[in-house]
Amino acid sequence: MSGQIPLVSPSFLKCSSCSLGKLCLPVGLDKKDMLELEQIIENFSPYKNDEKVFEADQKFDKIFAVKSGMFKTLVIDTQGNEHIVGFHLPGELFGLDAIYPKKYIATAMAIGTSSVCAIDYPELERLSGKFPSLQHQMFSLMSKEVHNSQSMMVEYSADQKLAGFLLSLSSRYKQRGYSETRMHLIMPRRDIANHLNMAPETVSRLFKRFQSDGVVDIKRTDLSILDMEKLRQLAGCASDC
Amino acid sequence: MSGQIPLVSPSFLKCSSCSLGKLCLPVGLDKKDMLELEQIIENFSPYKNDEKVFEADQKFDKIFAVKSGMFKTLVIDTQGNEHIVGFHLPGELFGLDAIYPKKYIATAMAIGTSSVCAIDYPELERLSGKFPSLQHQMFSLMSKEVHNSQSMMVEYSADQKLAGFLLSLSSRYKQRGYSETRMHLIMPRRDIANHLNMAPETVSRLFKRFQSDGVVDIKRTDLSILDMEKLRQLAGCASDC
DNA sequence: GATCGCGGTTGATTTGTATCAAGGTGAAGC
DNA sequence: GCTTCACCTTGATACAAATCAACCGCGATC
Repeated sequence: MSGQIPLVSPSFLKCSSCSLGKLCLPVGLDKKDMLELEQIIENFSPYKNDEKVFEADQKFDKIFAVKSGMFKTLVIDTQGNEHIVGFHLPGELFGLDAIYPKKYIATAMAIGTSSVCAIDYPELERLSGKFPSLQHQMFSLMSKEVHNSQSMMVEYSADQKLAGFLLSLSSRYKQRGYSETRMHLIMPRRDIANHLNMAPETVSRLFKRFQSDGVVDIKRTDLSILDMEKLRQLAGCASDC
Repeated sequence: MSGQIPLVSPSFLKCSSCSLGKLCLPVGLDKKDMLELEQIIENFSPYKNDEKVFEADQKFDKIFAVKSGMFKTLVIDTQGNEHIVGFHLPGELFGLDAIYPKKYIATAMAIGTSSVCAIDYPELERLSGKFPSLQHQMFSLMSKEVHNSQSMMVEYSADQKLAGFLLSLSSRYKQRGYSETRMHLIMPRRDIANHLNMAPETVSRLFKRFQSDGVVDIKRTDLSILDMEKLRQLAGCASDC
């Protein structure tokens, strides 16, 4: 398990009782509308580490909301290299990039034991037309997604990319009510490196340098941000300032 | 002028008579609904080269659809460096990343003489709830946007980035009814380089190499793609395959 | 408790791309 | 037609990060 995220419990299967309601799709829905939203949501049993939620090229029919744990989405290029497109935290949606092409572009996998809500997309469109606040939230979340991936393009040096990545995690955890300074990097270094287009060795060296500069404290998967301001400077503030 | 894009004419001010209807927001709307959409669209006179449509941090109220020419969106980091986030072709929307934060994240500028439709966002949300096909198109376009910016993150060598960029332009022009093999690179090399996080010198050298490898033919701003397959190989097919 | 194996770290070397510096080229203006 | 200037190209050098290689540490397995 991720260490930060509580295990999914049976009482946790409905939006109305889900602690992620403030971040996830149901923002602004009243009880009655939320019940209707719950009708189109399917709850799967938790995925094990590296288990696939969907694969690239598969027909698109559902979008997914992370309920607990963490998921990664990745694409495979013609040379067979994997590229991790994103890490997804509780309350975040993935599969949104599949709406336009009507098929999944990436493959989604669990990191550690993790669970999702599966939301039928045609039904979601229908309900969005019916509930303005649901539609608003969908536009907001997609806008955020656009913004996130664009801000990733802006950093170019390895320092900036890694610092930006840590800041992004930090602010996303903060939003979810977790500490913004202490977190668990449950994904392997290799995955962080891959996501940021760098070698695992570079990640390792940078972490060491950040540590000796007093910016962070890292022991295996445990990260503490000691100097948020310095980290922002390192990132060039492209990600979150 | 861009050379490829016809000048905006008075008869061109309405969605119903706009040649971009098949790509832009009104996809699937009937005549009557389109008239209602037109009510919330404002037509500005064309922008001159480098003229700003909006600036970062400005309050968000409108999204923009390119009518003719080309626009770029850019962010400025703490060190004062500009980063070009994207180039926008006719029928494409920009400003979508501002929905969530309720303020513009980037600054948008015209490249050459170019024109836009300005669409009042609160009204657009209202109409989207009313017209399912408009909502569907909004979701589609935003999905595409997410996909585009994510696929940019995937390429890492300079070859891949530049090849991917050319392929992206090619497929976008093709969709718009222009040639997919011959195009006008109206933006300066400096801007291409900036967008792809590389030095202008590198762009120049790569173009030269692509040319001597028989992949493209470039004379100043005129680009012909001679070997689409080789270009796709160079890109690693991350962008468009 | 010893062994295995994976993930992570550290060091040496190579490579791709940025940077620096100089020269070329074409469009706009006089 | 000549000048000018911005943009682009070309070459030499420097540097950041990848790669290659070895080693370490720790959990899993027997």
